[in-house]
Amino acid sequence: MLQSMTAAVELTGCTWHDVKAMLHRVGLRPTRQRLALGWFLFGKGDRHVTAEILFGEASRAKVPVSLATIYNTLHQFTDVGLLRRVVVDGSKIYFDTNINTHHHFFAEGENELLDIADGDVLVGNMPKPPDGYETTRTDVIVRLKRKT
Amino acid sequence: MLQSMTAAVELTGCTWHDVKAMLHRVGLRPTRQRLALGWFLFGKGDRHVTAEILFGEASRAKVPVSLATIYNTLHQFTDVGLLRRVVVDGSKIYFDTNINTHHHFFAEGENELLDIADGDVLVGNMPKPPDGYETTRTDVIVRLKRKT
DNA sequence: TTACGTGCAAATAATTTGCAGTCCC
DNA sequence: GGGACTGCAAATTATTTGCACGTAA
Repeated sequence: MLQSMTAAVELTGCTWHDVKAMLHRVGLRPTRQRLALGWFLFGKGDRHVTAEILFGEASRAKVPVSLATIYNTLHQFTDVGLLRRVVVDGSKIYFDTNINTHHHFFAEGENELLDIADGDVLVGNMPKPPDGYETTRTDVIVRLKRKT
Repeated sequence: MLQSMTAAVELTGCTWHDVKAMLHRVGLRPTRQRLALGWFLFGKGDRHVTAEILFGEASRAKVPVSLATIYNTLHQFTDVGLLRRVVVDGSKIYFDTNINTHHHFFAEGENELLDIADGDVLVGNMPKPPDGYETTRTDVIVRLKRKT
């Protein structure tokens, strides 16, 4: 999976020690809560997580973390490039632990977000941005519904 | 403005009378507020509108409409296919009066949404949906930032 | 020590809802 | 008249913020 980019090495299926190293690398103090959340996020491969989901996992695991800290941590991780924000519906924000170029399936009813392997979607003939602007990223969301 | 001709006839650049006809066609009663909002929405070509924007326009035009009715109307119009929901950031929802297939530019800083003409983006090699699901729509959002 | 982190509770922001009163057919 | 529609205010939901206290370097 992510065994390529230097920055991504320790991020997938990493050990507890890797989380510590990861935090050090991005310049965030390895606090109890960041270590725990880092493990939940990066300890089991690619995931799509909302603040609520992560909060639930922490609670269930009896790791005391406040919801505010969940939000702080998700945003800090995003700012240093460990996570990627994904917007699909108007309400919740999803955070994707896969920071490589790829797009998403979204099952409307189930609020289920799914990676589309990079290369499975080709966006061709990219329109050039209006004058004075440059493209930062292109997001593709393929919306799904259950077959009848 | 436009005095068009086809299926979308009354939908783009329409006159007051056209809004009435449009409402009748989709089975919504032509109330004072729906006529007014319909005119704001469809009276001047393609637009991207939030509830807040539309509310502001109505207020400025001294058309008495409550915010709740703005939301109701936007959703009703969407449900009958007159509008299309566009999700770009986690917060506001945009409604697009252009219901044809097309994608969007989004200038992050400015909260400015812009149509990309259909055909200007080609999504090739569409991934087939997971078993039991079918694709309802594919959204492409090209995110922009001001050049330095 | 000391700046960075965290928790809590209160504050926002966008949107929804309940319901009494109003309007169209 | 009767159901569809509207307005208001209160309720929800997701997220943010202010600030006293805790903790890694």
